[in-house]
Amino acid sequence: MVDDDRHLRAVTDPGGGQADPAAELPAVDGRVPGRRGQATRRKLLDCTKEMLDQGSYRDLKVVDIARRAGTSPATFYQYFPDVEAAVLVLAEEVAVRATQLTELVDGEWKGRGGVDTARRLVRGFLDYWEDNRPVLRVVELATEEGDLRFRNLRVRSLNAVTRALSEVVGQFQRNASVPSEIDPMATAGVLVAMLAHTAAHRYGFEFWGIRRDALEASLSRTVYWTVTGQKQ
Amino acid sequence: MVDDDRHLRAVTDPGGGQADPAAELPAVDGRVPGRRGQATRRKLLDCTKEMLDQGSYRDLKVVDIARRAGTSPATFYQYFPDVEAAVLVLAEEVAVRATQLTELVDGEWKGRGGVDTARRLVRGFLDYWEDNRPVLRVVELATEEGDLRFRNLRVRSLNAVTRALSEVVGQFQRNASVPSEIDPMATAGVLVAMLAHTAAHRYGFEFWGIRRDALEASLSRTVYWTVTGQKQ
Amino acid sequence: MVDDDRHLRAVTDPGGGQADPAAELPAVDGRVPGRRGQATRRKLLDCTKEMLDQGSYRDLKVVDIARRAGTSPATFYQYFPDVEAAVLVLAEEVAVRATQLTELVDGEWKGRGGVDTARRLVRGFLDYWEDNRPVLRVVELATEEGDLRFRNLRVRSLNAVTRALSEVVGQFQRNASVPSEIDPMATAGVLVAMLAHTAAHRYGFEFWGIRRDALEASLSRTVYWTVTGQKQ
Amino acid sequence: MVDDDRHLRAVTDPGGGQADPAAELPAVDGRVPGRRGQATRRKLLDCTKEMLDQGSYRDLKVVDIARRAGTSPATFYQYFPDVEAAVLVLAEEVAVRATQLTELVDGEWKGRGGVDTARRLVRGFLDYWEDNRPVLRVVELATEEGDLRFRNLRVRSLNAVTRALSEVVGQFQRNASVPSEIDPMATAGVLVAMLAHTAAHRYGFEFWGIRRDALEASLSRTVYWTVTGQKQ
DNA sequence: GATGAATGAGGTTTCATTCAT
DNA sequence: TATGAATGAAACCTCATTCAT
Repeated sequence: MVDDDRHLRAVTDPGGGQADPAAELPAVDGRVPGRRGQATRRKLLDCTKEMLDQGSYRDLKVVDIARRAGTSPATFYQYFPDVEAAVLVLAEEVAVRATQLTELVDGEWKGRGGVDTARRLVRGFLDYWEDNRPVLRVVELATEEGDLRFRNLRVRSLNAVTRALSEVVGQFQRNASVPSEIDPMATAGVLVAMLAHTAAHRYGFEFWGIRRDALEASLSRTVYWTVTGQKQ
Repeated sequence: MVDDDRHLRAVTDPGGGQADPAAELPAVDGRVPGRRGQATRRKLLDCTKEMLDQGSYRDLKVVDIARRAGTSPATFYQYFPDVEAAVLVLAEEVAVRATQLTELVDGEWKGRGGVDTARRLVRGFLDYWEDNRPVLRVVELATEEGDLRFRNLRVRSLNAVTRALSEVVGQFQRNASVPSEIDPMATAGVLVAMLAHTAAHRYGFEFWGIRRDALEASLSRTVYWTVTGQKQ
Repeated sequence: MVDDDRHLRAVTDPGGGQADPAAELPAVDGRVPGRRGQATRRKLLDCTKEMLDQGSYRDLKVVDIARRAGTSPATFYQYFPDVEAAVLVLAEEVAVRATQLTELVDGEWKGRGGVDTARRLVRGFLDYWEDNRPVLRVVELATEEGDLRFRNLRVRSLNAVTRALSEVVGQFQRNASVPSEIDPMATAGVLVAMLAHTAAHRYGFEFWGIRRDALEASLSRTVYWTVTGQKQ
Repeated sequence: MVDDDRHLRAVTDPGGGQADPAAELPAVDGRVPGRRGQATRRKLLDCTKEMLDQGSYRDLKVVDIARRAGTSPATFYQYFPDVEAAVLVLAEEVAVRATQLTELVDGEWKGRGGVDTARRLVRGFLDYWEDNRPVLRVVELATEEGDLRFRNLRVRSLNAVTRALSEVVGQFQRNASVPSEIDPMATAGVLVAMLAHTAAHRYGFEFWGIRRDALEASLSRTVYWTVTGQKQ
């Protein structure tokens, strides 16, 4: 199996949080902030992310974000109506990156190469989650809590990979490797669920003393076989 | 495949919510409540669960629980130090039931029977989640938020199934059906993750128009093969 | 002219603010407060009225009312959703008393007695306003600001006197003392407006050095003649 | 009765809002603004008036005025120390116009012409109020709230008409038409009160379904008789 | 002259929590 | 056992106001 890290970098690089392509967003009062304003906005977003990394979402207060960013709550409210809004922006950014996971599915799935492709997909997924853990945690959370904005975001962001994977399953189905009574989309969805959950709940595996290598191996094996219907 | 519902009943029966096995617990002031007190306590727990079912955990307030239970906040505090404590009790109850999932693993995995066993496991899992969704949602949530009490509870409750499944994988490994380099526990953990996540995020599949049947089929196939290493 | 004060007492006695007949009103959470709660509620209302007496309505803050009442803002919110609500209750009380102004119209309007009746009405009006000035001021204010609840209250409370007066005008119209082309209700409304405004803006007359006696005389003369169409 | 509109025009013409006679006033920093500055100042005033027309005075914020005027709060503060100051300027303008109401009193009050004069006065009053309602509303309001600057303004602006009217009453008193024990100023004040209140609280009459015609008729009749002491 | 941006200050609200009954 | 009432404490949120550009 070839360990090609370049792919992963491209996919998971958070871009440093500085060069923000979505900078032209309006503030709360409707006006588009200028240079300085954008910087402040970004700073607030970054601090939000940092705090998400440390404490719980439930306990994330405007005051704290503002304090950490070296400003006042009033300033925060100039850019976001509430904490949720700020987090939603972060989630949006993370969701955009998720779309790129799709590229990892666009490899060779037949023969020995398939095993590598599966492994790359698994790694990409785990890395992606690792890199965006704090934000993704909130997305899961809010989704579970029934917040539709987050739920939609989540569905949207995982939709692309799932469909791509489903596509591949479909090919192997036409190929007769995968039984015809199987629903490709259901299968793809199940695999993505597996990857997402495993990525999100690493601590469980740590509890059992399972290392990342073993995890990757198990995930890859299941992904590969489930997609192709073939023993590696 | 035999549709044996008795198994499911045994596993998912919530116990009616009335006959509380953990009834003899002391109240906050240290004394063991009498008959009437126990009823109040139970009522509060039930109402907590109901509210969990409807609103979000974040918005669950002592006042609301008390009001719904027809008592006052002060009464609540006679039995629980805070909302979390009450939820923890509920979670404990749910965790106890989870242990029974293990029984579903104790079937025949070889030959055609294995497919049925896999399917029963999948069903049992989905049903279990369905029946305890509100509480499980909070468990996931709090776990994600880093709450160790919930995390331990969660690990503990899924530990049994995972170990049982790992056991089976080990058998097939000795059997040479599953490659020796695979870590059985990692594999079992991954499968449980898949089941848990799929069960928890049903809305995603609904979004794609996937029915429970198809979902079960896909899950079963992957479980069966990953465990046994054999095409069905 | 007979100076019968008993009538006025009956009409304008604020009842001491303690024996509240409308005591069974629910608090914000829907429950009806008990003895102690009612007392607190009343205390808050009374303090609200006092503060209204001193400062401006615009600057009336929950904190201040609470402080003056010797409680905390939180307590205030247990009884009223906001300052306006409390004031509205006071206004309601004042409005109820206004209905009794009507009795003053039920006198003899013909002949010399009419002059006395007019004078009694004028006095009753001025006294009523004097006794309830702070609250009435807010009613006028809020009404002007377009607040419909206050406006309705105002209309409702002055409706009775106006109609009663209109009735009397109508009698003199049938009598041919008042020209037939005159609209009795319009006339009554105009007179009430005159009384209300004069009562409300006493400072203007003070500025001109006009004493209450002279004011009463002028008002009475206009009321008497406008109603009866006859020189006194 | 002659419907002479020219009189009304003269009285109620708001001056177009552009040709500001009080233009040479200094800004907050003490310097006299130039052409462009004056325009900004005027724009702010006009917007203030517009907002007064729509929302309540209580809710009038610097930010809102500035936004509506297409400028920033900072700019507002270059011309006015606070919202009240701007409103005071507007009130001043309205007060100036009020002085002209006096002209309406300078008509023939004897004989049949008196009825027309009364009617013209009434009309002028109602029109004046209608044209300046938003500002006058605030004047009443602030006056009621005890704001002395507004109160003085109000007294000052109605002082002229009242004195003029009092003058006329005095004439009829010397004439023996009006009883000698009547205080002419009190009488005039009461009439002005009646006119002001009626004009300000039109909604009350609308509630009773009374049309402007009937209103004018009733007011005129009362004014005429109270002033002259004679049946029309 | 104009204004983007920042923020101190202050009132509002909400709850968890306690206590006397 | 149960609970009416009260409240400290902590966020929230909004503005008037300022200042550097």
